[in-house]
Order: sequence, then structure tokens, then C-alpha cells
Amino acid sequence: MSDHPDPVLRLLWRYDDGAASAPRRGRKQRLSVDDVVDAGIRIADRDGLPGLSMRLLASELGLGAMSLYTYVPGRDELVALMVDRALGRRKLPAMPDGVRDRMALVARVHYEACQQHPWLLEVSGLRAWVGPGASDLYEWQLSAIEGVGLDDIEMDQTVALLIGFASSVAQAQERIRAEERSSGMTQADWWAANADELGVVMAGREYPLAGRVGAAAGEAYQAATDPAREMEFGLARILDGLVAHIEQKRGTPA
Amino acid sequence: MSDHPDPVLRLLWRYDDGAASAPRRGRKQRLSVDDVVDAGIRIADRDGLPGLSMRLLASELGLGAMSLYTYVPGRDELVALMVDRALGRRKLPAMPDGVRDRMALVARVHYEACQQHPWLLEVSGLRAWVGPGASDLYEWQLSAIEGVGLDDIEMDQTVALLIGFASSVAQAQERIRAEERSSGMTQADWWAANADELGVVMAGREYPLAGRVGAAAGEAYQAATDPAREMEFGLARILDGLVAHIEQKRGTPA
DNA sequence: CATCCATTCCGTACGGCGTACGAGAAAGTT
DNA sequence: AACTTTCTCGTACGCCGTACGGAATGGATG
Repeated sequence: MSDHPDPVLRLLWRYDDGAASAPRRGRKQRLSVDDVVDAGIRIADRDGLPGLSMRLLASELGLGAMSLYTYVPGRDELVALMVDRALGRRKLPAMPDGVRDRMALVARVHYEACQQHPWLLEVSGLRAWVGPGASDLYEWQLSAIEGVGLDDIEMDQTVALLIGFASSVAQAQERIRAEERSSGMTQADWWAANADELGVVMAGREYPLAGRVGAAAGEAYQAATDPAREMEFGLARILDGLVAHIEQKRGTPA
Repeated sequence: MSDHPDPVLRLLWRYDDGAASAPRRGRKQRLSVDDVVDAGIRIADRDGLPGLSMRLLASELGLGAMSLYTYVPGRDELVALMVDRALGRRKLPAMPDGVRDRMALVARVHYEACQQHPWLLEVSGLRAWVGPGASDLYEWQLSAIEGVGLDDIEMDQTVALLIGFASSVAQAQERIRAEERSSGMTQADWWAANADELGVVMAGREYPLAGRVGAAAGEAYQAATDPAREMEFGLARILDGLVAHIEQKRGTPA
């Protein structure tokens, strides 16, 4: 039957055992779980997820490496806590009127989260823990489209579509930023330095469309006073499609 | 001016120096770069990207670990080669008639690629190398929407939207698969085993929408004879939006 | 043929990682 | 004061990517 429940849940929800009445014996913890998680977020924001090592985190907290394991069962669980907290710490703005603006807001809020915490995009191999931060966020996201005529499954899919899109734009941008940071040259520099070599190396293979479009896109993106043009185009199309679907369903209710 | 060009380009395009006339001196390589890259892909398909270690790869090839470095400068470059090859090895189907079907095909082909090589989704921290596989694919993707009335930048954004969406659906599915594989229990099992604990741990916090929608979605997804329902909904909306945009531009040409 | 040398192969080693283990330190209970 | 529980953390193990240098190989040269 019911396998033992997942022990990480208590940690995610900071649930204190019910035996809170009995004051804890033994040595006291110097820090709180939140201290550890926040420090982890700070490091990941600065150095990326691979740059977050248990030893570094411990030393930034003034702890020995192994002391971390009294706060958190392991690195994976720490990252899960970081994700939930990063998602949950954001204040969720009030919903505007109009489905379209509401859905746009859902996408933009997630986009901002991914920009502030780019390591969120690197957390792929990890299970999606259900914690308070993720739950608050999901509830808020659903509230954007509650009552507009979508059934439950469509609501879930709509939210997934919006935040998936926001993630993928953020990921594309972050990839470029990371590249420029690690190579020390801008995209334009790279193409300038490698145009000749590319000509040699491609040795006659022709890419008429890719060449033309790639060049235009490259120019446009590096102009980039507004770095988020990619966001606007895609979001507009997605919202068009979603609004049309909603209106069509309104026309023919179940 | 032109910094030295990126040495990995020659490897990506398998460009052989021009000094091909002079036969190589010294010991011969036992394998080819493609052998190494293919073996890497095989391992990553099986064990995921973190499971691909240089030592394991070498041993599967019957080599010492350090011998790999005569084929490939390092692990990151190997992964770049794997990506380009995984993208490029696919045969690209002929384009159907009609923009809508063409764009749908672009998304579906990328979706299939991500399903066949889930590790593609984990390659986030890496630069996007321009190799023959990626170039062929991009050219093919652009050919789907060439001449429909979009300008160059919109063409790039349209492709980005389609493949970004395909990736994010694939990623959501892969996350679930990975979870079930690592925990040994299905999603349904997990919820069954943890429902009580969640009730305790959430301690009165209420999620009316998330609870209702999450439950409906969970049921629907695990029914999942068609595991790709999420794909259909989002793709339909995106295509609706894109087609509307294209038709509107056709109506008012520049 | 012998010699030379470019090239590949690979054993060893270094510094880093996550974390298992167990000894010592601190704080509440008796 | 003695005991028990809990936190702290030094050491160590087995992984990782890869720098280095020596051994093996085989075409080019005499």
C-alpha cells in the first residue's frame, strides 16, 4: 500500500514534526534551512548551478562541508528547495482585466524569474517537487484563466504552454549571455573572427536561407536595445492562438 | 583584427587541413572521430548526459581514457559534436503543401529528435556551435516558411518559437520519465503514497484551483495511451496564431 | 636495410566533486 | 555531575575531467 511518504516533503513545507511542543535536545543549529537555501541561491545566481558546490556553500556560511548535511539530505534536495524558494519568493502581481493580459502576465512573470535565476533553466534532470512556492505560483497561474471556459486539462496545458515558452526564450538569451561571458567576445566579434574560417571549412556547402536569415537575425539581435524582441513576437502569436481558442469555445459551450 | 578562428569549427565540419595530399606520418588512429561521437551518442541515449564520462566512453571503444583526447579536445567539444550529429543525422522529410502543415512538421521533427536523444535537452550551458548538422536543419526549417510573406527576422523567430515549444513539451515528458525511472514508481503511485503526507504537511494551506486542475491533469496524463496530448493542444494554438499572423501580413503587404 | 620523427596510445597523477563514517563538542534532561 | 541527544566537521572513498610524459607505431629519409 502506501509506501513511506517522501521525506523531502516535510523539508519543502518546513513542517516541524508536531513534536514542536517538546523542546529539542542537544546542540542547536547555528543556521536555518532558509539561510542555507538562500546562500545556495546567491551562489547559483552568481556562478551558475555547476558552480554551486557543497564545499563552497559551506565555506560561505562559515561551516564545514559536512555540516550542511544536517540541514539538507544532499545536493539534489538542496536544489529542489532552491527552486521552490526562488519560485515562491516572488510577489505575484494582481491579475489585470482581460484574459489576454492575464495570460501575458503569466508568461512575463515566469520570464522574469528565469532571468533573475538563470540556473532555474539548468535544473532539468530533477524531479518536480511539489512545494509551497511552486504551489502558490501554479495556483496564481491558474487563476489567470479560471472561468474563461476552458476545461481543467486545457487550463493545465495553457499554463504549460505559456511558461514553457517563457522558459525557452529565457534559455536562448541566457545561452548567448553565457557564451559571451565565457569567450569574452560578443556574438558579432565571433562572427567577424570566424567568417573567413567558416567559408573555408564549409567548403562549398550552401545555405541560402540560413545565411540570409541568420545574418539578419544576428544584426537585429545585437542591436538589441530591447533584448527581448524574441519574446514579443512569440508571445503575441501564442496569445492570438489562445484567445481565439477561448472565444471559439465561448461561442459553443459544452 | 581577426582573432584566430575557433579551432573546433574544423572538427565540426570534419575539415581536413588541405594538407590531405601529404599522407600523414606516424601511428594511425584506430578509430574515427565519428566512431567516438556515435559511441558518445549511444551512451548518452542510454545513461543520460551526466552518465557520459570520458573513461566510460573510452572503455566502450576499447581505448585508454586519455586516447580520446587525440580525437576530441575535451568533453564539451565532444558534446557539441554529438549535438550537431544527432541533429544532422535525421533525414529531413519533404515539405508538404500549406504553411500550417509545414510549420507543424518543423515542430514535430524537432520533438522527435528530442525524444530520441533526451540528452539534447540537458545541453544548456553549452555554446551553440554552427556545424553541418545544425545548419542543414536550420536551412530545412526555414524552407518551411520561405516565401510566405514573413521578413527575415520573423522567419527566425517563427522557427525559434516552433522548436522552443517542441523542446519544452519534450522536456516536460522526459522529466516525468526520468522521475519514474529513478524512483521506480509511476506518477500515480507517488501521489497515492504521498497524498496523506501532503495533507499533513500543507497544514491547512488551500489550493482550490491547483488541486482540482492538477488532479484532472494527472489522471488524464497517466491514462496516456497518447502520451503527447500536451503537444497537440499547444501546437494547435501556436499554429493558429502563426497562420493568422501570416494571413494578416498577406492582406497588407509591405 | 637502419634511422628519424610525427603521431597515437595510455599509465600516472592532480585537483575537484558528492558524501559515508565516526569521533568530538555542545546543550538539554535527569 | 552524569547521561543522552543533536550538531559539527576532519578524514577518506570513489568518481570526475584532464595535464603530463613516456612507450609504441609506422611513414619518410638515408
